[in-house]
Amino acid sequence: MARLENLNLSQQVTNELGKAIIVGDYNTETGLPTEAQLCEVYGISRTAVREAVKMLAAKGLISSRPRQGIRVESAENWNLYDTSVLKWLLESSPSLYVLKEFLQVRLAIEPQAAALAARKGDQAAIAEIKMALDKMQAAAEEPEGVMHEPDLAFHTAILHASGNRFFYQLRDFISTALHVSIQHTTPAKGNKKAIAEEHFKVYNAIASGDPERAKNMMTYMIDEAMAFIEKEIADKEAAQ
Amino acid sequence: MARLENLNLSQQVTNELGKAIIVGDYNTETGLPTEAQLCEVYGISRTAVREAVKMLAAKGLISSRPRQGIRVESAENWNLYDTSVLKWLLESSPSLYVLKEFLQVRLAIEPQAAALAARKGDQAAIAEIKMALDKMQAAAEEPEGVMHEPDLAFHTAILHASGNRFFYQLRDFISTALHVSIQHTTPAKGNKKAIAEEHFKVYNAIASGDPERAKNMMTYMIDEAMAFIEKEIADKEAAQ
DNA sequence: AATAAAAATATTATATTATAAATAAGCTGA
DNA sequence: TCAGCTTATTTATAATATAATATTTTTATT
Repeated sequence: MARLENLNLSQQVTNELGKAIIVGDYNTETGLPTEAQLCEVYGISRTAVREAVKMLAAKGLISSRPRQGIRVESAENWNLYDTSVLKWLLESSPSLYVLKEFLQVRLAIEPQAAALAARKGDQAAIAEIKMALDKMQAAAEEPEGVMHEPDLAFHTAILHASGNRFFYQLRDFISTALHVSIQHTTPAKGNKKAIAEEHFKVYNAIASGDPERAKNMMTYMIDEAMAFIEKEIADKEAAQ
Repeated sequence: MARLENLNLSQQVTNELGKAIIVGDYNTETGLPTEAQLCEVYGISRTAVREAVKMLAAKGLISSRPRQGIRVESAENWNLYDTSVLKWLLESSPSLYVLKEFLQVRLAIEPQAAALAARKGDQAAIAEIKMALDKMQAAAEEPEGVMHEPDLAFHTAILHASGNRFFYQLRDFISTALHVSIQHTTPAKGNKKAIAEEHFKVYNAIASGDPERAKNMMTYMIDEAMAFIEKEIADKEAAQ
């Protein structure tokens, strides 16, 4: 077992089992070993095993009943918006297709969030967006500047400015999507300024209280990433 | 403690504590009683308490560390897309405003899902939509027909037909939103046919592979519900 | 022989108790 | 005043026992 620091036993086991389930080592047919067997495998007490089982159950991955053992739930019931589950999924599966699904969600959420932010006009929240934007622009000026982090902050700030808790709740989800996205879309050096410029346009629309334009600009931005991914998928499929 | 049937001890305690946290009985400042105290309060063993604590931690409501006790996490970190958390939230807070936030999410997700469903054109999935629609139309004909259930099935089927796991994952979330929504928008008897007709138009756009129209029709439908809610909110605020 | 009732069995659920680890808070000595 | 030590508190882990549940096997009855 990979001994991750800062995680207690049950969290480590939760990680191990969670990944194993998502990879498919355990599935709906096979189920999981009994608690007693898991104790032996990991060399730990039943207490720790049970706590891991409870955590995984709370994430929708498994369910357990007396005499029946531990059942793996159908993948349809997995709580994909749980960041752990999401992380396991990304680590296990070829990410191009997952990434496309991600972008579809972003395409749904973020333009609406931008529009709401523009309509709401919360100055403090908009200032947050501006701060992230400034950092992006600063990074774009320097040849070795890294835009990744302020980019995440920019999008998160917009979710926050939407004033909708459910949108803001998706920040980790979006961050993960962006993070993975960036691994696939290493932008050409000259592009950095163009990207910062696009982000500025979104900000500008929000700051000037223009919901429609904010929405359209955000849609445009994410659509570009989508086009990129679809091209990659097409290339990959052509290569086979 | 409300003895809910079909729930084991730790699940019952999870429910109790989850609700109490969301209502605000325990908050970030106060934290929770120690495990030992919770044992006394509920008259149960520490095992059951710990399992409940683990479940709530997995839902982002609390975190616990040795010597520190059990801390309530900031509301920003609560996993609102967890159906239990959502249920507790709805039970605790005046739902009109939450409902508006719900509808904003639906307005983001469902039109996109409808567009994807139209573009993908998975016949089996589209047949599912049709089935739900038929049941809605049948219910609309009868004076005492209930459209609630097929209505939920209709929207869920579209999420499924989108072919995007992340959209489909939101089915419980959307169902809850719809369920609460219906309590506020008891439609006039004559409206039932009109509602079924609108759903038919969405279906028709999807079945004929017209993403733009599917998106627009779905947006229109949800926007109507939004207008209704906003009017209710305005009335309520005017009455004060 | 077929079926229903009862018993045995395996597995999770809950409880109890003990020990370890972590950390906040207080204490001590320079 | 402060670094380092001590102590107390609380969760973390472990070990063990009993209860509840549901499957499987056996037995008894017709």
